[in-house]
Amino acid sequence: MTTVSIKDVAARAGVSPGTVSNVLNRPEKVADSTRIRVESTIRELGFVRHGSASTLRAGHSRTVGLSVIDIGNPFFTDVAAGVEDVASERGYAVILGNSSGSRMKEERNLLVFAEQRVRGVLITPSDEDPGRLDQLRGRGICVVLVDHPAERSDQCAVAVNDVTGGSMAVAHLLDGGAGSLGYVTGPPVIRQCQDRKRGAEQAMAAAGRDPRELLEVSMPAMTAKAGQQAAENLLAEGTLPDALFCANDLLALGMLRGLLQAGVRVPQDVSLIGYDDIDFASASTVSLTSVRQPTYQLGRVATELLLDECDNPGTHAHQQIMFQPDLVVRESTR
Amino acid sequence: MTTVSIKDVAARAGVSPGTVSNVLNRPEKVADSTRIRVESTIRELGFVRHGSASTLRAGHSRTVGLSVIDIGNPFFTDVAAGVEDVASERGYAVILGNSSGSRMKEERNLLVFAEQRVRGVLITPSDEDPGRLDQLRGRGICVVLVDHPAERSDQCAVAVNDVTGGSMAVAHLLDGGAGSLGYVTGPPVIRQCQDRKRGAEQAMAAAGRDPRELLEVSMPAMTAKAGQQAAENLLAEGTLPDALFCANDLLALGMLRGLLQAGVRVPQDVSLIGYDDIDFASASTVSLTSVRQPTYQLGRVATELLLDECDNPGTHAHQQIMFQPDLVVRESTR
DNA sequence: CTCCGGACAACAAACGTTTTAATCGCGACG
DNA sequence: CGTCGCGATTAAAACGTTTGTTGTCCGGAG
Repeated sequence: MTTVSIKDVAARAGVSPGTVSNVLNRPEKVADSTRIRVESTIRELGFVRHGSASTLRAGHSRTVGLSVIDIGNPFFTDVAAGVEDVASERGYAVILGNSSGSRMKEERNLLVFAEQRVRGVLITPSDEDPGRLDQLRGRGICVVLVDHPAERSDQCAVAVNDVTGGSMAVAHLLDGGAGSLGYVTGPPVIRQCQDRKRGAEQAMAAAGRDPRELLEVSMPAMTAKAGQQAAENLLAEGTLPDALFCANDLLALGMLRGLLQAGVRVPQDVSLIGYDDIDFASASTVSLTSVRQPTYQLGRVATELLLDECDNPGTHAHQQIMFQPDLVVRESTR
Repeated sequence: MTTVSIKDVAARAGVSPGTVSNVLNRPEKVADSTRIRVESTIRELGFVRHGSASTLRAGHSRTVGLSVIDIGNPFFTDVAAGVEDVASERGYAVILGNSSGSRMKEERNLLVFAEQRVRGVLITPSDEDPGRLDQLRGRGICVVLVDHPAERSDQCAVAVNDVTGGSMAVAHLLDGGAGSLGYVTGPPVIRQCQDRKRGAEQAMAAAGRDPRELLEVSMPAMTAKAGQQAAENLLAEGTLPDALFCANDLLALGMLRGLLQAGVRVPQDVSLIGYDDIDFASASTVSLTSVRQPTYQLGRVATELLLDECDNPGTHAHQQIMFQPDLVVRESTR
């Protein structure tokens, strides 16, 4: 019940509290003999450092915050895996915040991060509002954008070129002889959705087609459920195009389910392409053509940049890294 | 850069720091007029409470730790969603720890929780060692087991009956006329794997079959990749049974992919059943028969129990809740 | 024998909050 | 008119670390 503090350890080991602290934080400062004695006392008493006290006094913690749009999306769990691996290699813990695409939840998560005085924040912003992030920076919290290009040059960001990706997807559909084209997407405030659309339009223009022919179907969420709903809507309206580009794989998988249930054949009747190449894309009823991103790397690199910025604020050079996506062709497209 | 503290707010609002603290924590104790004045000063100065200082002084934080076995498994993201919803309703933040099935990582996560002085811990233990948990309790940290039955009556636990589930699965396979049966599972230390196996054996016995006929294929992980590997192993050995029960859906989806790639037809050549009924189970190549669990509820209820125990340590009555699973029949079984 | 420097360790002052006990006004009551 | 009671506020003492400063002890150089 009574928690054992650094003082108890000090008393038991016959040293001062400061020395115990040194053993914990700068072991090289203390003589081997005392260090060993203190370390064994720590184990004996089962002491664990009070992180809050430490944070309070030191002025910063050993945690970083990670805010993602949808932790239910395997894309983000892969990113999170990369983040966690690097963070724990360097002795940091990760506090995960899921915004579920809601701006309010995102803000609440950022508030929690600020209260916890995290060392830095990794965020895939759910909309375009740099204000909140500047506010964090004003508090001395480093921020790195994940899966989002930098808005300015005084910040780090790691992204994948979504315009290229969208362009690859639609070029592939056009190669397959698609006549009418549809783009199934999430909320327009999500940058990824916009960029992939822009890429899609560029590919149409490049093929001599009018970009305005692209039928846009916008759903409130980017989940499998929403994708299935989109299928039902298209079928009910009778506006189903020859080929569909979905803004992520979850939408595509839901769309696939919806189409097959209605007896629409993929790819014979409709070509379908997703985005992210999540694990399940290759396991679906009709395996899904998709645009692959270096997801795990995204998390790793972003975290490396963040911790470099935290640990060497003087010498740190901000970087904007842009990866390129890959097209993975499978059964769902002609 | 310079962070604004409760003192700055107090000075600006012309009150004492204690009053600001009261506005924050027990607004009813302070007169309306001053409360409003302080609140507006807080907004004006952009003050955010220093969580560490607060935790240090108050002796406990407003966070709970959640330790899961594999955050890449949709089963656990669903659980986490339930946890997060309840926690944030009650003003708690969730620190997520992913053990990846590694005991070492689990221990490191629990250490982080202890250092952060979380109010409580929700854990799906990756093996059977109550020792570590008692250690946490000894530190005044409440612990609730998630997806794991209680070992003793002085603790809360929320689980789903895995013996019943395993039994349902195998009974269904036997109903379908299965001759030889296989059980594809993860590391034997995982309780869920053991219990589902026990259920499977009971179902065989109940059908007048010798439980020892059940071919056990144990993989080091419960992922799609491991499932595919298991398929390759079975095919290479030429020991493929009539029907396969996989300990979770990820294994089953990987197995499905491996079988189809080798030209084995499901369910004509082999019946396949998974466990968890994750979203993707119904979207796979051959939609997957599975055993459904009330996943999101699991997270919700566990968190409610935990927070009840934290907030009313006196009156709290420990509960062991056991949900029942459901069989969901789809295309992958005869 | 003194003096100097290096290596360790002790001391004490923070860090920003919460909380208990004490204080202050002020109207009501005897 | 003194005092009591009550609500609202303040003052001050923690909470467990970290860290810059001060101190002590030692061996070796002068």
